[in-house]
Amino acid sequence: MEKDITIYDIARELDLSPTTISRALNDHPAVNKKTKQRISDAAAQMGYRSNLFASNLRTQRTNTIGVIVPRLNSPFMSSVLAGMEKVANDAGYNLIISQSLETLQKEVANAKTMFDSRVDGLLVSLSYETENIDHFLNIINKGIPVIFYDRVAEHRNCTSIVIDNLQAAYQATSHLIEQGCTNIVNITGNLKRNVYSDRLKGYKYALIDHNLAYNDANVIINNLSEEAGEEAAKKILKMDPLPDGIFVSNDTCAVSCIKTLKQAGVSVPRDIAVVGFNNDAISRVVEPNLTTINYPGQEMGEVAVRVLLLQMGGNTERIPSNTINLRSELIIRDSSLRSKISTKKKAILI
Amino acid sequence: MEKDITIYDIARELDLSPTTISRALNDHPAVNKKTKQRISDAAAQMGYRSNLFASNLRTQRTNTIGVIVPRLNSPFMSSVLAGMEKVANDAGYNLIISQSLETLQKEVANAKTMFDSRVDGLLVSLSYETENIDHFLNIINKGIPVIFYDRVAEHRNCTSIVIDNLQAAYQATSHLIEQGCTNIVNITGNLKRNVYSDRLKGYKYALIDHNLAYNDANVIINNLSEEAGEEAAKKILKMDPLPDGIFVSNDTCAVSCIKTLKQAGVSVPRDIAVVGFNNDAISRVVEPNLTTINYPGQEMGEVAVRVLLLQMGGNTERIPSNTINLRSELIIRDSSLRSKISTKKKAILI
DNA sequence: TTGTAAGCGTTATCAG
DNA sequence: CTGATAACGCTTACAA
Repeated sequence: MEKDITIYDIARELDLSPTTISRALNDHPAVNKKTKQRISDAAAQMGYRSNLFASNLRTQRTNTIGVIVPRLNSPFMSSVLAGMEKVANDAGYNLIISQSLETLQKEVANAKTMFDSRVDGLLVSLSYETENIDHFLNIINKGIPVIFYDRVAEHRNCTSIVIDNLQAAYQATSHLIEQGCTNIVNITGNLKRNVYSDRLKGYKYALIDHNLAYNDANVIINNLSEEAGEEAAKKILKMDPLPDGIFVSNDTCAVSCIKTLKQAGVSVPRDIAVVGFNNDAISRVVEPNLTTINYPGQEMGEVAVRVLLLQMGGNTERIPSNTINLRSELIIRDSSLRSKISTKKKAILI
Repeated sequence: MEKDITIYDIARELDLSPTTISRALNDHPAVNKKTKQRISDAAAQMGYRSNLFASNLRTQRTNTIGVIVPRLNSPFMSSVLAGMEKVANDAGYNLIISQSLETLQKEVANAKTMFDSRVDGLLVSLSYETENIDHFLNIINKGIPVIFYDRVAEHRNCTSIVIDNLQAAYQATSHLIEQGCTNIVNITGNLKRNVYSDRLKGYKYALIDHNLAYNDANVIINNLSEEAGEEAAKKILKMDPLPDGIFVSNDTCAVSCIKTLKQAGVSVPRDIAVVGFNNDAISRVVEPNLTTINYPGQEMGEVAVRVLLLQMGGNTERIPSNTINLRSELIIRDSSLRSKISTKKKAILI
């Protein structure tokens, strides 16, 4: 644990000034090429490493991007993070990641940490509990770019990155209707969050546009976990009449729901057709394979960092729109194909 | 973007010295309780935030833990990270996370970044390509604690956190043998990594101990991805005779393997029994449900950080053992239960 | 219990 | 092209 080499040590060694060393190491144009070479050689040989803190202290920048995420261990979020890390790392930025675990309390603490860590920019996806974004205001008001992704909030100075959840849900629900479903349940998450309330809207509008009645009793709100899917399925099994379609706001919950229904002797999609959301790996494994919305997580992460980098670069030409919409699409698999099944069924019956 | 408040500003405001402000904010005992209160009130009211860089520069500590991970978007790794973040955050540490994407080149770059960021401790799981840990030596030699987890390397000064991969694989393979399998294929990852070579050993020893021949031709080495599972299955389908059991080193690969086998008309477990590794969510969804090894990812992350904190705390009483073994266990599900199936089968045939 | 002053390692400014 | 000097904001001997 010997002492660190500083630019002073190099300066002494080469009989130059620390200033020149600093400039050379930062590839400043006003330094002789030969001296530059000598300096970088000496630095390497002496095992010099730049002290980021001194540098940060001086420059007031940190080369660090903060990320606040509801949970690290979700397939969707880990894709997002993978995309973020890739772009950030390529641009020479570090990522500080923290999770709110869906609580406001932790989210507030995380925001404070990010503030104190003086991140150059912040990426946030809100927790279930969050009611407002007061805890981000000091960051935003300092002029530090804050971008919300997936679970977003409105703020004049903040870009949001989302997919068109309403549209996606509308499409999913319409698909079920086209498959002949007339009594569709919607399982979704906390309506405080845009993603879930928008999906509920999409579901509702699709019903109305197809002249089907919307009914509050057909909406189940839970935390979309595996366990929640099981409970939801049990609730559904008690409904009379049984619904003939279910639109679930994520794949984890949809899959456990399907499992429970099957165990109870309900056939998917014949008795009940199911559509999920996210296109997690699990959706291609469950039987029948799950019809779902492809949500490009990795891309969302990449875009989020790219836009953040622009804004951190003092790019004052505002991104034209305050909201960036990524494309999503319905992927139709067997869990919703009633026409196909019933045709087959008929064929067999004959 | 006004100027930041510093302790000097507070000092001026309250007509005290910066020293006292600093001490008060750090809850130093030698400060009058009343002054402490006054100071912390003033700080809050003035919107003061501590400058971590100045503090880090002075104290030579960063309150930051670095994590290098092969990929962020794997179910296992995201569980590990969730565990790490939880413990680190509770202890007041930030997590800087970067991924090697299984390449040596990125891992080396990541190590350098962590070094330059002066992390107080480092958690590493090695990439596929890594041959040695030279790129971590400057960190280790500086006395910064480095802990390897899951995919580990040997170093006198570094603790490793693992499960007993050999034992787990031995158990998995023995289970297949007990189910009547006599011709078992092992699909595993790059043998440079302990996790995969140990699992191969466990497989081999189990065969030998049960008087079954070990055969190189029965070992498939790939990157354990979804696609790799499909290819492996195709390779297996060409084997003559067909094997009657497969032990796969992760669930993702095992599941896609099962899917491909089923599509080809092979019955699992009747024709071929399958065991996976990790106990990812997917293993509870595939049909038949996948027998697998429960690998406690979240716990591994928590333990890793806890041990790191001890070591960073200058806890010189070395952790007695240099390797920490977490418990893992075989979870038996239908994908490997041949005896049960054949019984059922018989019953039906009667 | 409080204060003075030096220094952590950089970089920006100004001067040569 | 190179150098002297003064910050950046905090902590810590040492002094009072």
